[in-house]
Amino acid sequence: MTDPRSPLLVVFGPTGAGKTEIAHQIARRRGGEIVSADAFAVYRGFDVGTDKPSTRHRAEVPYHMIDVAGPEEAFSAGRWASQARPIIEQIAQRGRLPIVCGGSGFYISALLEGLPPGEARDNRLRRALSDWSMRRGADEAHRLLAVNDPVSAGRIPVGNLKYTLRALEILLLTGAPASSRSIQKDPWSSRFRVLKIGLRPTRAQLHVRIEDRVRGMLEKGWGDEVRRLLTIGLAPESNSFQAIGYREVADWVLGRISRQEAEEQIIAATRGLAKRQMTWFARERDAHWVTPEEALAAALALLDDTGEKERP
RNA sequence: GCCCAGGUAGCUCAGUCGGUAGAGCAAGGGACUGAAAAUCCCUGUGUCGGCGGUUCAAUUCCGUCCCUGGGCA
Repeated sequence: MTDPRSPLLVVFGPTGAGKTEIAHQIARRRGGEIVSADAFAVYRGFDVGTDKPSTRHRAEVPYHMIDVAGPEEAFSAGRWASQARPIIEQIAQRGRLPIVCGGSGFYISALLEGLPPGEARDNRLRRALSDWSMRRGADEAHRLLAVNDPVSAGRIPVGNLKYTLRALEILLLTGAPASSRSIQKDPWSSRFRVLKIGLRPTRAQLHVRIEDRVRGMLEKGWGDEVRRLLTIGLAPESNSFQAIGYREVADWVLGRISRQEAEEQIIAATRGLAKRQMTWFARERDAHWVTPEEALAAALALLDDTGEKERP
């Protein structure tokens, strides 16, 4: 039996695992196009610090979902998924291989599994809730949630104001508690033969790669990039500016800390990110988990085998 | 050489009026349903610089030595 559905390759793993290079090699060998699943590569002007693919890479293989938003915009997982889906469909229609590659697990699950409908972020409401909680405090916000949606309140720690406010936002937006929501069956991704490759480097390997990566970024002009962003008046509270390292580089550029301190802080923050990413991806039970070294061969074998090997 | 201030968790430090110690950061583990590279939760045994002394008991007091920083020569 062969699976008539076209393949959709998904490559994920922690920062510094080498996802980009592997996806790029696969794309070159199998006529693929890459859809970046990266929450910060979407922002224009955030290049060095987000480790966007080089111009050489982009000339060799089409890349999507990069530079699709202004640096001052507030992006979201939902917006990313709804933009990425038609792109992936079109790649497949062209007879090419769509390769989703990135470290933003939440974005990938929004793409593959979907999100509850009708609950897009509401900036006005969000602002109002935020102002209200500023005056009344996080405890009071959590208490309000506990009264109206005790299940969600039980799941969200009092200290997590961001989650508390989102649950309240959903409540006000839909009239139903966040805890009663569910994701639709028959997700968008079921039209594809989804092949997941999970990269799992060793901790030691990861630490070395992260250090090299951060040092490399600083050498490639990260400081100038941040200076430029500050010059155009980008507010440091912008969503885009929450990307790891940008605040530290800004502190360095503005003379508040030394370059050495910035480097150390960024490395530590990046390690923390990698750890959280691995925790998130650990749920991917149906993924093919491989080391960075075996990833390319494993992915190619998977693409060749799946769905066609099972003849009598 | 002398004087002063320090030597406590990987780092920066707090503390014990003598009953073997705790914060932040780091590190490790976890959660995650439209801000996600975000946000949050959990985890702290370390010759309390070395050696002696006093004491039932010293990291805490005393002596001495070593190391670090500052000052005076």
